[in-house]
Amino acid sequence: MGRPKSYDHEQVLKKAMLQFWQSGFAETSLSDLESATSLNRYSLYKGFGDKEALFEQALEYYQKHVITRMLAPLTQENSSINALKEFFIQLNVLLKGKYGAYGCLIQNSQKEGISQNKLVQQLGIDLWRQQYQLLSACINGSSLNLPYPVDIAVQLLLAQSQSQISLARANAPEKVLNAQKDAAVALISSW
Amino acid sequence: MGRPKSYDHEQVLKKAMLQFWQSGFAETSLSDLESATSLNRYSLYKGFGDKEALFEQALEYYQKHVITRMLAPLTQENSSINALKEFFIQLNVLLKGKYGAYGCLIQNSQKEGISQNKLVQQLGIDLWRQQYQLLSACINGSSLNLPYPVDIAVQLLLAQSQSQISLARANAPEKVLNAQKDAAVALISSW
DNA sequence: AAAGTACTTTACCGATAGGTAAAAAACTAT
DNA sequence: ATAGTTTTTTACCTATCGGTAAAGTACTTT
Repeated sequence: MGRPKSYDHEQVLKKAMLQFWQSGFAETSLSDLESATSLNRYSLYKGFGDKEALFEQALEYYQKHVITRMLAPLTQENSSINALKEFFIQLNVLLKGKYGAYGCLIQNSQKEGISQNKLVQQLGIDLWRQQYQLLSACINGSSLNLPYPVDIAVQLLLAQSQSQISLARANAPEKVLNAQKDAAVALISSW
Repeated sequence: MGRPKSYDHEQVLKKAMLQFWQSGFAETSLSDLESATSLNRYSLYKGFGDKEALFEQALEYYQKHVITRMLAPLTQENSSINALKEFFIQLNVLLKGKYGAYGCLIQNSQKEGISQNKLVQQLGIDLWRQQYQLLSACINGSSLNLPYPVDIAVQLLLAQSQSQISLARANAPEKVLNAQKDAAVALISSW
C-alpha cells in the first residue's frame, strides 16, 4: 500500500526527544530536528504533526523511558531505607552520565514558554505526585524515628532530588553534584 | 551637547531586566524589549549595545537589586538560627509576590543557550558561593548539635532554597510553596 | 539666530523561523 | 506492466528575527 516508511517511528521519537531535552522547545529549530532525526521537515510533519505535536510525543517517550528509569530504585522491593539512599546514589550516577547535563526534560519545559502546554503541566504534576508517593512509601515502610512529620521528610527529599537535577543542568562541577548527593544520604542516615 | 536622552538609564535597565527575567533571553525579542522599555530598538542599541550586552547589564542590575534583597535576611546581625528560618520565610514571601513566578534570573539563564555567556557563568558561581558562605556563617554562629558536618547542613539548605525558587518558576500552587518552606524551617528546628 | 551635536523615528536589510505545494520516487495490488 | 497509494525531495511561502542606514528632531554653544 504505497511507499514504505524509511524510518523507525520510535527511533525518530527518541532522537527528537534528545534534541528537545538538550536544547529546549524554543531553542530547537526544525532544522535541528531535521539533522537530529535524519528526516526532512515535510516527512516529520506527515509522520508526527507540527513542532508542538512532535514535542508532546517526545515528552511521552521521555516519561515512559527516562523517568521510569530514574525512579526505578524506589520501585524495587528492597529494604525501604536503603531504597531511599540508593535512589540518590543512582540519580547522582545518571546525572554524571551521558545525558546528565540535560537535567530533566519535564522540569526544563516548565521553565520555558512551552510551560503553558497542557501536557507539560500534566506531566509536571504527575512527576511530583509519583515521586511524593514513592518517597512516602519508602519512609513509611521503614521504622524510623523522624524529628518531624513524614510529609516534611518527603518534602525535604523532593527538594534534594530536584536540586541535584537542577545543578546538573546548570553544569555544576562533579564535586558539587557529589556533595549534594552526600548531603541527601547523610540526611536519610540521620533518621 | 546635543539632544538630551528622553529616558532614565536605570529605569530602562530595570524594565529590560524584568522582561528577560520573565521570558528568558532567547524568548525575549527586540520587539518585546521595545514595548517593555518604551524605547525603539535603535535607541536601545545606541544606549546599551546589542541584545546580549543589554542582557548583561540587566543581569548586573538583577544581581545588585534583587539578589541583594533576597539574601538580606542572612546578612542582618540578628540571632543566627533565627536568621536562617527568616531567610526561608522571606524567600517564601518573595516567591508568592509580584515577581515570584519569574524564579531567579541567574538560575533561569543557566538553563538556556545563553548559559555559555561568561557573565552568566560567573554570576552563577558567585551566587552559589555567596549563599554557601552566608549559610555557613549562620550555622557556625549558632551553637547547634548537628547530626552531620556543617558542610552537609549547608548543602541541605542550599537545596531547599533552590528548590523553592524552582517550584515558584514552575508555577507550583501556593500550598506546595508553603509546604517546601515549612520543611526547611522544620529541618532547621530539628537541629 | 545659526551651527554643531546627540538622540529618535522611519524604513529597511539579510537571515532564519515554522510551515506547505507540487513534483519525483518507491512500494502494493490487480 | 500498469494503476493506485504513500512517502520523500525540492523548492518555496510568509512572518519574524536581530541589527542598521538615513532622515528628522531637539537640545547646547557661540
